[in-house]
Amino acid sequence: MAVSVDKERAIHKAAIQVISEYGFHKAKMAKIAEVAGVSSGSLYTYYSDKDHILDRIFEVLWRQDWGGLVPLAEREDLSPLEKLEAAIDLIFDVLTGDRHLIIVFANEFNNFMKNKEVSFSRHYNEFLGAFLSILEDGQAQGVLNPHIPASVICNFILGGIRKSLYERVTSDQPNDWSTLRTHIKAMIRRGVLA
Amino acid sequence: MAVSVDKERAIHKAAIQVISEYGFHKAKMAKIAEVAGVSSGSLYTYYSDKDHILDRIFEVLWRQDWGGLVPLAEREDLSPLEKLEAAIDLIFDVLTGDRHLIIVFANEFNNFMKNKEVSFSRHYNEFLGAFLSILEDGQAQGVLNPHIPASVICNFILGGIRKSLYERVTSDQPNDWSTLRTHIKAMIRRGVLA
Amino acid sequence: MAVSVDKERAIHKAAIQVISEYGFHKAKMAKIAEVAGVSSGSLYTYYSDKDHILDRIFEVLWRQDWGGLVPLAEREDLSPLEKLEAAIDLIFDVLTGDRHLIIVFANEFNNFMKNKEVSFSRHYNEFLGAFLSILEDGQAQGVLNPHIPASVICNFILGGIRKSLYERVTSDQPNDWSTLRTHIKAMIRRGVLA
Amino acid sequence: MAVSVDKERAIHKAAIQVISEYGFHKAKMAKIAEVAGVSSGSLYTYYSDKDHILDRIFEVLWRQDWGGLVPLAEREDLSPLEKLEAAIDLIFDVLTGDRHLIIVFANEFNNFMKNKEVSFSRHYNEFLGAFLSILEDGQAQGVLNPHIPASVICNFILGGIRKSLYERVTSDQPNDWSTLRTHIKAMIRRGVLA
DNA sequence: CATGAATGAGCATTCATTCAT
DNA sequence: GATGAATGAATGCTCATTCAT
Repeated sequence: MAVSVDKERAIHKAAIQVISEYGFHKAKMAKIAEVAGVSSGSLYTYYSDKDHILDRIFEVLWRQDWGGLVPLAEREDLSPLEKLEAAIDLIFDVLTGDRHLIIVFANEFNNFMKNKEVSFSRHYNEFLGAFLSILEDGQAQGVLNPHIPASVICNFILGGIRKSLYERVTSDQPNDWSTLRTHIKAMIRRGVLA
Repeated sequence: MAVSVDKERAIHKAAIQVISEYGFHKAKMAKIAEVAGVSSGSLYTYYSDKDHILDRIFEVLWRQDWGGLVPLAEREDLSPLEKLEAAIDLIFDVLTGDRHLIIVFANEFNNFMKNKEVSFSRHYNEFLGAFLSILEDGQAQGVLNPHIPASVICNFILGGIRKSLYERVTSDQPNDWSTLRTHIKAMIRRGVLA
Repeated sequence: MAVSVDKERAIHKAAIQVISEYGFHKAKMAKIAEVAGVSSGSLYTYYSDKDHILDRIFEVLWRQDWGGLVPLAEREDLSPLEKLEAAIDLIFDVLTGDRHLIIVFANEFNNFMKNKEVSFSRHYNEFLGAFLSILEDGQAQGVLNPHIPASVICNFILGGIRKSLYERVTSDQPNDWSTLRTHIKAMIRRGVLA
Repeated sequence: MAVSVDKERAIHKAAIQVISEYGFHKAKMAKIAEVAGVSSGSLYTYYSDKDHILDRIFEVLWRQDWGGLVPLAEREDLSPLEKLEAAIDLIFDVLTGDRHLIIVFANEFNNFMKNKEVSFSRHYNEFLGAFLSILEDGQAQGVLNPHIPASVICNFILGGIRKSLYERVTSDQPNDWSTLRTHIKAMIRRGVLA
């Protein structure tokens, strides 16, 4: 029997859940295995080590889930503003689909990238490049503020969204993602002034 | 001899540096002690355990460094917009004074708050309360957009600033905090549209 | 289909090779299976466990390969000196036929015998008994030094040959077994004096 | 307090004992610690890992215990035969002083040298070089058989002694090392013929 | 109080063995 | 019988914490 895609997915999903709950370093391999419904030894059939599990989580995120930003940025039938809105939608759609993923992304991503080879650097950089190109196009076409560097805009937007989702998902309030998304888009476009 | 305030400060400072470099869980007590110039046993004269060190870092941050937001929010001689700007300045002033602190705050704070009793909850909540009251005042006075919940605005601003500072400090570009601050204030006020 | 003798032999041969390369404890069952061209599960069709594989290697060695010493020792048409020479030839012929076997025998045999039931004890003891009887006959007939216990002579000869073969096979020099055998026989008979 | 030489010795001694009993791979660190009367963590204060313990055992053996062969070989007041006899005495004196060491040396040395960096290669090679120079001097002076390569003589002698000691120490007979030594010297000089 | 060697609980990882297919 | 994915017991090693000096 070939390796089971189901089992690989079960581990992937279980790891996101367990890591979101305990944090990466306190997440025990045995617990991930238990939640995934496999033996701890089986983790190593699908992943070389603990780091590899988290690496794969982010690789799927950046390559598969958010990889769509690259073709989006290249579309010629959309205006920069439409692309920016679509980019925000893409970020929201992916993260709001899995509350555990929001937590893992918010808490572990920066630390994990540090001092380490990761498999998804290319996809991560392509994502940022696509986002920046959208912003720069908007500035070139006069619809976005040209006085603020695109990278500054990018970081502020991404950081704002990340924390907004994280605080919402870890709070007790109902997750009305649709309304939150509307509010955030409004802030991004027009700021907080009345 | 009484416990040495100098030694306590040396540990505090060393811990911020070491944790910023390795992340909390990979930061070894022995390394913190080495950087602080004390023995590892001495750490336990000033701190009960490893968690306590990080707890203190955040306690100082929220109570001492950012505690100033509470009286600021209560001042009657400033308009809500002036207070908002002053709040942003406060956040910037504290974090840009220590590049290691930016990294520790960005990478460890959320994880550390989770599933744990922390000594600074009151100060943390007071800070948020003060920030929210400024925003709500602004909305009541018609200078801030009243359609977006103040908590949403708050999270977005804090998250945006946090990531902006983190990305800047971990990049190779020179840390021109003043210009970055100007750009961020502009985005917060008027958004990204031209 | 009955169990395949070919497969059993392939595993036997592969095990000798893999164990000679890595040592018994670092030789992985999966590696033995790979070299043998069978699945790791198939190893257990022919052997009950890992120990059993090595047990069989030595069992074949002592029973089948070196079992010939027993009838040799009983022959009445040969003098003790002729039998001793024939015994040395037997040891050489078996080991020099498989360089991997030399290494396995030299490195693993003693350890494997310890604290363990082995299937080849009888053959091992019969071999030693035969060797001793040859030596004792030689002493009784006045052709071998009667002042040294036969067991001491036996151990010295066997140890000397074993190390000589091992060092030769693990060195880079060409394995001129014939010349080595001549030298060793000379040393055994007359010692090292000129 | 500085690291304890006593503790280091206790671990060294305990390791020889435990490894002689179980073999290196089945010797558990916890067991070595227990026998040494220290915690398992303390092993790592004195040794970097399990391999290091065995490496040190052999390093002491070749450098400290058997290092004396090098100056011995260079002495000008002794004949080659006297040096050869002294060399045999040196080997005997060291090994017969610790029955566990005989077993560790006989069972683990070859395997340990394989595919590995060891700290004692220089001392090991110097020992062999000294032994060979003694033999070659003897051949040049006409007291040792010049037709057998010194390396062949060396291996045979060392292998013969090693196995003789091993079999004696693992048997139930009393360890009359003095008599065994006499017998072995006789065999080495004059062979087994009457 | 200061030190740093000693401790030992905790955990990632390995790999011989099993068994469903 | 053959396969190789799954299993889980076993263990080397780490490092926060303690405490004798």
